[in-house]
Amino acid sequence: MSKIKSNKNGTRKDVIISKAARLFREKGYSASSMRDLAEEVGVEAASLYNHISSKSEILQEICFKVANKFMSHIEAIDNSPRDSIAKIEAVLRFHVQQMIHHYEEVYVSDREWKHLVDPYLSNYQNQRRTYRQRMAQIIENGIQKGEIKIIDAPTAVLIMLHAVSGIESWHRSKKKISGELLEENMLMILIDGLRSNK
Amino acid sequence: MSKIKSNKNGTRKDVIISKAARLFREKGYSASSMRDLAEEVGVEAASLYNHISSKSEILQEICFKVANKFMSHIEAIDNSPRDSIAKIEAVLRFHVQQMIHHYEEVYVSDREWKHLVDPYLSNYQNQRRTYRQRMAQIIENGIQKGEIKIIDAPTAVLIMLHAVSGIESWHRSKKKISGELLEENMLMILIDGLRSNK
DNA sequence: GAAAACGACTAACGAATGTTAGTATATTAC
DNA sequence: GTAATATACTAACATTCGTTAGTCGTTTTC
Repeated sequence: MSKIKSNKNGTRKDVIISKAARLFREKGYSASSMRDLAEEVGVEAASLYNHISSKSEILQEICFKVANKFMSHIEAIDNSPRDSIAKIEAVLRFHVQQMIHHYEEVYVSDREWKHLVDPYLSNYQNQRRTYRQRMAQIIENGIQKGEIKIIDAPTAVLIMLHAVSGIESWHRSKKKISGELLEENMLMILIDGLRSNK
Repeated sequence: MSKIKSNKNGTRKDVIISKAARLFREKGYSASSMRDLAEEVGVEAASLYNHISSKSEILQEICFKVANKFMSHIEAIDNSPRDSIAKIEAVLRFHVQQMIHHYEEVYVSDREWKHLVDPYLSNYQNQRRTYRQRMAQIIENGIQKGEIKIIDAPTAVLIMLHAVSGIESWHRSKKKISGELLEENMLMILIDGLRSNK
């Protein structure tokens, strides 16, 4: 069998991980076998192990690549000079765009991280918790400055993050509105729900 | 081994399904084995088959029990005399309450339905689509009457349904606010995001 | 052009999977 | 009390699982 094509998407390992993301998104991590993945890649199952060390490693790569990207983004936003609403808006726009353009990996990271094993599982959970606390803190600040209505900040975070993950349905939809329009609609509903009524 | 206790939760089959919902929620359908479930129930794996015909049947029971409940509820709400905002609010309150009080089953139905097999899979997907269209229609009506701001109704539905499913995180949270408070916060953010600004 | 590295293959492993068959015991119905 | 039903058990089945070992051709390196 010919070798894995690697001209476009980086290394052969990258190709495997990319195909795995698609597969895991579609069937879930546990229901996806290494033989399924091999077929997707166009190779025998055993050959995959020339590039990766285990099925679990693939999930780790996907999850932490996504987590790191989000973590460094929120840090940049939070350190920039904007008011709280604008920070939340920027964070949400990033979520929507990532969900639209890197759907498979972001989705897998969001839904399949439970199948990570320690110490990666604990590590991921910590990052996730930290990220949410950071968002909640931005909202708290906004409440104190009167920009944001008085609500439970963790609840607001929870709503916004899960709302964005609903873009999964948008991807599956037949007649979908454009990505830009989706982004504007999402932001309009979520941000207006936050803003203090005055 | 002693028989499955069935005094409290209905038939023995009900006990199995209830334990399965907890297990599927925690580990996912595919990663939960019949031997896992058997241990949870306190019985050997083969014994489960005196009460259910397959692993798949358990998932079917969970999914359709939940789907039917939501479907009949939205029908009742939609046929009642309220304005559109009040209808959406009633639907969302039901979602929040179900997610709080019947967490395991609602969660499993929402996240694991992909593992249903035809014809149940198609059936479930149809019900899901119908439900969302019904919600979207309520919102469309609200827009036409000026109660609701001009947004893409399917997007609004998608946001609200996924936002509610975020209650999963609330369940896992250590220091959680009360269920009533959670409900009020959710409604405040989501409904205010819908209402027309006038 | 020889040596080294890469990456595909076949074959097989032990473990785990959902499920069935057959049997024994406890509960229920008459 | 006896017959029938319900429900537990042990043992085993055919598959599928992730993964390893060993081999051989191809590509890269110098």
